[in-house]
Amino acid sequence: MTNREIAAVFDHVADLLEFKGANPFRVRAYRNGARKVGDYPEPLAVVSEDPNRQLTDIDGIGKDLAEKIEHLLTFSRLPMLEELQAEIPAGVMALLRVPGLGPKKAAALHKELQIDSLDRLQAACEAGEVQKLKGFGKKTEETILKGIELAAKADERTRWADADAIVADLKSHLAGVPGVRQLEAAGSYRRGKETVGDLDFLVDADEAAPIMDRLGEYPGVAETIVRGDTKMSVRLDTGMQVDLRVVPARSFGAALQYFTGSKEHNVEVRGRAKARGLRVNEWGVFRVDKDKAENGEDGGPLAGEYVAGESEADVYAALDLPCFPPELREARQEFRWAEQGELPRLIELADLRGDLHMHTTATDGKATLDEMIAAARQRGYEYIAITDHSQRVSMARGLDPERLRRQWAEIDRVNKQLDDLVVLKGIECDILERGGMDLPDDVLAEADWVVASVHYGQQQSREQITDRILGALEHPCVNVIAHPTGRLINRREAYAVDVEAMIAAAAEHGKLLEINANPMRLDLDDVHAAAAQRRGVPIVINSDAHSTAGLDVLRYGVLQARRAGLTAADVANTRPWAEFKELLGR
DNA sequence: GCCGTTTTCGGCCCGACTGTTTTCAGTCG
Repeated sequence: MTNREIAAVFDHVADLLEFKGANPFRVRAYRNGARKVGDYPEPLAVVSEDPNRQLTDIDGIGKDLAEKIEHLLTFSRLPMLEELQAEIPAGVMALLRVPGLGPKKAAALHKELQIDSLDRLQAACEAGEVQKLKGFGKKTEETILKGIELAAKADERTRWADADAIVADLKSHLAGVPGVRQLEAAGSYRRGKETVGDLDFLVDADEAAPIMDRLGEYPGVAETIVRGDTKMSVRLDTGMQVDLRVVPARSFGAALQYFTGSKEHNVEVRGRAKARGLRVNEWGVFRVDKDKAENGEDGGPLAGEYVAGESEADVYAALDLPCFPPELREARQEFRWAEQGELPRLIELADLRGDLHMHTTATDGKATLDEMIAAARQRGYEYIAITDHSQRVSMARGLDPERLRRQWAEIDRVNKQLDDLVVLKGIECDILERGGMDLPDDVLAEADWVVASVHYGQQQSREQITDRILGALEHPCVNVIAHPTGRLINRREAYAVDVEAMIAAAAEHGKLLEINANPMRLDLDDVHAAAAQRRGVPIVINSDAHSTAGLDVLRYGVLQARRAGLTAADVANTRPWAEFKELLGR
């Protein structure tokens, strides 16, 4: 089993245990274990087989989880999960997707009314049976009925680029409300996560009502879910939830830190605060009054001496921590890096000097060669590669050797007239279904830059598709594998390719791997890109542009690279042309 | 279930809001 498959098993166990009302810390241990396993940069099978290493060396993996991992690696199943599944029908777990229904209420519905599907839940609500249960009422019944509709589509997360457009629109709608000093979008959006579940807006103001009223007037708002003194949540027509939180200036940094998350990062932050006799919440960092705490006096969220809170940097500094870039706040490596003084200086968009994957009207691009070159110059690039499709991609009118050589002759001609940009003669050459490249070796040998990729036979077995890609990596003319797993976010799963084997082969043969910056792809993802970096495989961040505007997606790829902890040195196309040229080996 | 120059047992982050309550449980983030 892959790390991700093992992580999915642990997550599933956590869901089921939570439903059963198990010790919440035990549930957390499974969730935490799932995350650590899913993020781990090497296959656990490798760790397991290495006599010098222990699975329990991994943070968050103890004796019990280590045994379960061993079992999964050997048998690809976990009896404990099967027992839990036998105990709790899948339809009952589906109830948890209804907003407002948690494990306790779902369990009560199952126990008292034998409800085991969303359909039966709807029928019970409509018959007025639910409101008769203890702890339920008429209002709850109505909320559930409304929530059942949402449950179906509640799973879909919004791609970051789409969320970014909504954020921009909302920000301009909320701009200019009197009394608003600062306004920031926090949450997973700010962490640059590839998909975003909901949006969290944070406002620095003394009065909450004006900004809340303004949010309520946003044309895309379908309903207000909650509205209190400092917090408001609305649902947009699209189903996306938007949370608004209003705090005073002295709390803005603390609230920004808190609402940026991730949850796991914050658990760590607060745990560290506690060890120092401090308490961190969205209102600030406070020194805990020991006497009062021991007497069981709570005192509310503002109790104790205010230590920090105006800026995020102040909050972290109060805990002797650096102000982590939001992209790193996932409780992965960042605290260890901070302790060792090795927090990476993450790559920025301005570090990129070239773009090595783009198309023209010769195949399925919308702009001509000249237009793409002009657009690249306008963006100040030092070098680009023109990489149209090869002949196998017939739908895109892929290039055969003759048409390709004509294009290259044209590039030669154009290059002579350019003194501020180098245009590489490239090709996005298909890796054929049966293995091997889509163009003869003598043609590939004439290229400056060969991008290899899979477009057909994506459903092949793990072994088959891995062999194809490893074959391409062994080919002396291939420089890089483009969109290495083929996933399309929310649309298509990755191929079954063994990513670890691909990374190992790239390392062995001195090849590169792409972060495709198309917001639908972002492929490699953050975890795989970190794994590649760890093996010393250089990454290239490419636009895969099919138009001049398409060149501007690089920023999404940079965000993904930052989440992977990549520095400019890890990304090949940050190098000046003179250095990059060396890497071509031609 | 994990973890330890506060502990090998007893901790494990913290608060807002709602509905059904008459002091709080459940849910959410």
